Amino acid sequence: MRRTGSKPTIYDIARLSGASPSTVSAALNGSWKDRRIREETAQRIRDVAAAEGYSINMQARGLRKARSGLVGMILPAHDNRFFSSLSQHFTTEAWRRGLCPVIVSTRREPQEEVRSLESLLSYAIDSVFIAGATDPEALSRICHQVGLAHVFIDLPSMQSPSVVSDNAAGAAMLARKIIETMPAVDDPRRAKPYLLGGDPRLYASSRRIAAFREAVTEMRGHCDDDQVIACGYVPARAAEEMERLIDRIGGLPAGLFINSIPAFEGALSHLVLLPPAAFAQSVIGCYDYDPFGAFLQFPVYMVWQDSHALVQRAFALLDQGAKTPVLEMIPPVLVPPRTILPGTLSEQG
Amino acid sequence: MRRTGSKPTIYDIARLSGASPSTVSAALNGSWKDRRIREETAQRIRDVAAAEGYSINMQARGLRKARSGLVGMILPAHDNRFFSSLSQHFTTEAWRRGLCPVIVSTRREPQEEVRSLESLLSYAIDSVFIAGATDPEALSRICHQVGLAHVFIDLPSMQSPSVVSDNAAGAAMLARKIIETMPAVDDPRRAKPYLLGGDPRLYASSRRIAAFREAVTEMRGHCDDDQVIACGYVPARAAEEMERLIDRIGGLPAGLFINSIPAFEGALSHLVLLPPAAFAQSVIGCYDYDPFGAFLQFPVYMVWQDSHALVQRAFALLDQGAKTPVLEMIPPVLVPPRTILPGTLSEQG
DNA sequence: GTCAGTTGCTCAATCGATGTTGCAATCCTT
DNA sequence: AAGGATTGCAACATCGATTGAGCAACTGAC
Repeated sequence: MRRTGSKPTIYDIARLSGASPSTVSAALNGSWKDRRIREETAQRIRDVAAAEGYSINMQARGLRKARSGLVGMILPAHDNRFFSSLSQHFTTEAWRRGLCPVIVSTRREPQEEVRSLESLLSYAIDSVFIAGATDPEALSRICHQVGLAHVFIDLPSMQSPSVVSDNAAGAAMLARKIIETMPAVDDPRRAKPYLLGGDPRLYASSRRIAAFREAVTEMRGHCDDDQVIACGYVPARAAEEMERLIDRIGGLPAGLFINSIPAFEGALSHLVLLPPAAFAQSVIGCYDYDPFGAFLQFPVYMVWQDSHALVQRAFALLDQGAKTPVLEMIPPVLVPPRTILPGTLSEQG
Repeated sequence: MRRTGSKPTIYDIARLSGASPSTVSAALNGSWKDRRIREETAQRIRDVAAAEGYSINMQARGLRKARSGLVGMILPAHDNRFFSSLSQHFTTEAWRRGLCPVIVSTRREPQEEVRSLESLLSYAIDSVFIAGATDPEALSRICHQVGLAHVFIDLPSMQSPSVVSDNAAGAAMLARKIIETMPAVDDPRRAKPYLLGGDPRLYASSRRIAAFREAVTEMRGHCDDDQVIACGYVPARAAEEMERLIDRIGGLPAGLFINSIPAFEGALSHLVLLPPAAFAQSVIGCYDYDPFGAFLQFPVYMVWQDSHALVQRAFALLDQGAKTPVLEMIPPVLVPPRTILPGTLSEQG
């Protein structure tokens, strides 16, 4: 008799159905046909299992089969519209394939990324999606060493299959739009567009920054170094730099390209202090979309990254068994101010 | 010799260090002192393990010990500021305790909730946090049956330890503030406050709706049934109902209490169509906080739920080994319009 | 010198599921 | 009717870590 309060095993089912554990296993995991178990026997076993509330022990199966049914995702943060949208799609897609999603966030700490990956390896994950990695090559190396199927999302690795949104194209669109729309301002310090936020050491930021510089140079003749304030992804830092910039140039610049939602949130905490009139002489754009962000007091151009497509393509790459480094680009979308982009709202509450 | 591309086991380390597998196990899992292994032996084994890049197989350990080191969280959605904030804190807190967080989202489908829980049980999770459950009692029953430690967050179960934010207090604050601040409007249809969104069958919504009704009755004498439009959590539904309401009463109501961020996102997709002047005769409040939401074209009162405290208290309840139903309340905070609440921005980008 | 007690380790069973091998019983085939 | 093929199932080793039991070797006591 099995202990109360603990789940029945195939041995319990075997005893109760008068079959052997291996027959029970076959009946329950679908391999009974190959193993020449009679239909009626299999059915009898399934009935007993259902009656007893049997459910498989994935640890035991995983140990035996060296596959866990777990699929990992590593990302910098959950509390971010872009990444939480990725994890939403990832979860849905994983369950659809009968896999159990395990998501860990690493706060953009390279050490935490490695620790998390090693933790996931301890659980024998079958594959891993690495989104927004700070140190992609280190993670890529580990995956190759242990032969783990993996895909990078958003921030690519040179050594591995990767799916990213087309940062250069998106940033170019946004920068051009800002520069075209920018009002003429007398003060030369404020007359030029500025970029705030992002980490130039990271792929995505560096592409966006380069595209910004290019667009500025092309449309305005040249781009000064002080126009790029790549102060990272921490909202508090962005707030400081926003304040410093406003102090330095005597108000809001005519054009402001904000690199990512967290930087925007940070900047916002300073922008809220300004009188509404301050925004009249300024065009703001943000690389990343937020439905509320699109509807602030002042108009904001936003760039939407197709997180659904990113996840889909990443799964597709894994399904194909891609191991060689490929870089897939997903085009982003420029969203005009005060626009609700269909399909970007929370799926549910 | 072990297969290349696969991780070394304690048997490999045993062979290489000239000790037995059981000694290796003891040396590596910390039990070597109890098992009277010499310090030097343990150290030698640890050195070999480090050199070989050994890391434990949690499936094997979990199978033997009947504990997995996994801790589950079930929530309706990732792409929601409140829930993604919960999962962020949950992840941090789980790792801090040496546990691996497994988060699944269920799209508010009772069947998916049960399926997810059973899936997690297959992986032998040690405990589970259930946030925003649609059918708490069904999940509670399963947990009790299999003896799984669990805590409900946000939506409580009558049968289990639960931590919720004080919905009644928060909704009362918000409703009162809206009613106090509401402008006088001639049209009687628009002169009263309305509540939009939420599912009256769910605990949180029902408490908020009750508190809204009470506040309205207390301050305005009575509350009509048409003032409560509990149309659920799907943005699209909220958008429809927003439009219908505006059509029905000839414009925005003087006071609008929006129940939850997804409903607000939905409503927003209709509000964006209105001219700015439409908001002059209206006060809007939302139960849930979003930094961008706080800074829209029009002023919005918001209610912030302390997701960090919710997670902390939930872990504390589990640590205490709480099994009997207790209901802990965490007070929410009323946030005035155009306010950045410290500590609510993304932790990181 | 003998015996009890301690130290330091190894042996072997175990967790639950899988899958290869093997073994009766039945079914054809000629 | 004898031999081989097929059917239907059970036995057993296995995955990797844990842990109770056990066994030498050494220590100290008398």
